[in-house]
This record gives sequence, C-alpha cells and structure tokens, in this order.
Amino acid sequence: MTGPKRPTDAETEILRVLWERGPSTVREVHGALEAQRGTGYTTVLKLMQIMAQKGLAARDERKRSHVYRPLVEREGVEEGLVGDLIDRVFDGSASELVVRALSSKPASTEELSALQAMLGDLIAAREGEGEGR
Amino acid sequence: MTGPKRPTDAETEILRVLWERGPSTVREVHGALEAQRGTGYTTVLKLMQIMAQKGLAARDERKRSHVYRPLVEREGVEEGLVGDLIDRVFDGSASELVVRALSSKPASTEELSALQAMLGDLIAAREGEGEGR
DNA sequence: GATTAAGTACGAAGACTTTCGTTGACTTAA
DNA sequence: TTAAGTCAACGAAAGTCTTCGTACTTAATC
Repeated sequence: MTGPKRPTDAETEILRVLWERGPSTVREVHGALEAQRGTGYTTVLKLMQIMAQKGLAARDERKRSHVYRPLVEREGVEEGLVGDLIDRVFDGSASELVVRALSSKPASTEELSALQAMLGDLIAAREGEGEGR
Repeated sequence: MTGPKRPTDAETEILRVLWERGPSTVREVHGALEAQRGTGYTTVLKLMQIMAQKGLAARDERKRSHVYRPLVEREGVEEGLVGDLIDRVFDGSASELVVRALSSKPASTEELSALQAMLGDLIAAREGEGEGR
C-alpha cells in the first residue's frame, strides 16, 4: 500500500524507452539511450535490475537476454511528476505552472490554438454536465 | 559561465520563503518552514549557508543575526524547473505538459477561462506582430 | 567576571543515485 | 574441448542531498 513513488531521473529515462519501444532487452535500451547520453551498458543493466526490484518494471527471464517491460503507466507517472512540481513550486496551482511552462518553452501558434480549443472543451463539458462548484 | 544550476528541493522551499517574506534571518525562515515540516534550526541554517556559497542567496552579516536575501529571481527559477521537466519527460513539448498538469491538478472553471483568455492574447499578439514562425 | 541565551560554524553521518569494474555462467563456432 | 563473445550478477565507489550534534562566538544580565 505504499504510495506510487516517483522514479528518479535515470529511471524515467529508461521508462520512456520502454514505453516507446515496448518490452526490450537491456542491450536495446542501452542502444536507444547511448545515442543521447554516454551511459555504459552495465550502468543501464543495474538501473533496470533496481527498477524490477522496485516494481517499476517486470522482466521475463525465459530467454537468455532478459526482456523488461514497464509496470507503471506513462500517464500516471507523468501526472505524478507534474503534480509534485505543482505542489512544491506553484502552491498547488496548475494554472501558475502553465503560465511558466509557456514562457519557458514557447509553443507554436498551432499548439496554442489546440490548447485553447482543449480548454474550451473542458469548460463546455463542465457547464453541460452539472452545476455544483 | 556555468549554467544557472537548479536549486534542490530543500533550497527551493527556502527560496519560496525568501521570495514571499523578503530578506529574512535564519530564525524567520525556520519559523515559516517548521509550520509545514519539522526541520531543525541548524538544518535550515546549513542549507542557507550552502545557498549563500552557491550564489542562490546573499547575506548581510552586519547584524548579529545574519539577514539573507534571494539572489535569483523567482520567475527564472520556476521557468528553469518547469523547462527541465518538459525536456526530460515531455520531449520539449510544453503543451504536452499542460495536458498532464490539468489532468493531475484540475483547475477551477474560472482558472480555465483565464488560461483560455491568456492563450487568446498570446495568439493575437503573434498574428498582429509578425508572420511565419 | 560568571552565567545564560542566541547565533553561527563545522563536521560528519545516513540515505539515495548513479556509475562501472569484475566475475562467472552460458552459447556458439572452430 | 577450447576460444571468443554475450550477458546477468554483484559489489564497491563516488557524488548529492539532507539532517543534526557539537563547539565556538558574541551579547546581555547579574
């Protein structure tokens, strides 16, 4: 019943590879990663062993090269990371974070329009569905 | 010419107090913090000494109780933290982070409307001022 | 001066992350 | 059966972050 602990930076990086590629061997993850960073093979192996131990990933040992798959959902992990930042830095206010996000990494006009439309949908959904608060 | 290193979690917490209160003594910061967490006085002192050493804060030693003030701007630090998350988790896409932020911490309808309006202003500004990207 | 209080300085410990060298097991080919 | 290659396991080291006990300094009070 432990809370859904946040993955560390290195773990998050590996999770992203597993989410994109699907079940992968250490070698495959290492290959995908070393393109960006210069992490050694055994480093990635150790990380993934720890992740399996923590319950972030599971592995299939039937083949000689163990195959790892993520045990946590991308959406939930991302929400956790963002929510943590919102709580720690923005006093729980998502809109404050949005303001900073857009000044930090300006989005294209198309993205802004898409976001605006999405907000419109959210608002419409609330108005349509009920009243309450 | 070192990059503007990110403050750690504990440092961020202290910076927030300094940003809100303005120049403060260790005792004052400790008082503001212990309401939330149970950090000891010397712990806060040590952290603030390190922050002064790192250049995150400056201190005035003229009085017996040294007075610390933040040396980094709130806006820039927040942008750095958010930008880092966007790069590490959302492939540089601010709008992806916004989506997760809103599902993680639902905003009030008023906030959503305000955000929508802000986006409208941003878009209008771009259209008015220039063309291409 | 002696005593007490309020502060700062220092050092070190504990937890966690990340990194990698080394070893041994297994596989394949010659 | 040897040789070479691939892989998992293990342990240890280094770096950070956070925490706090202890000692030293200064100021005020008796």
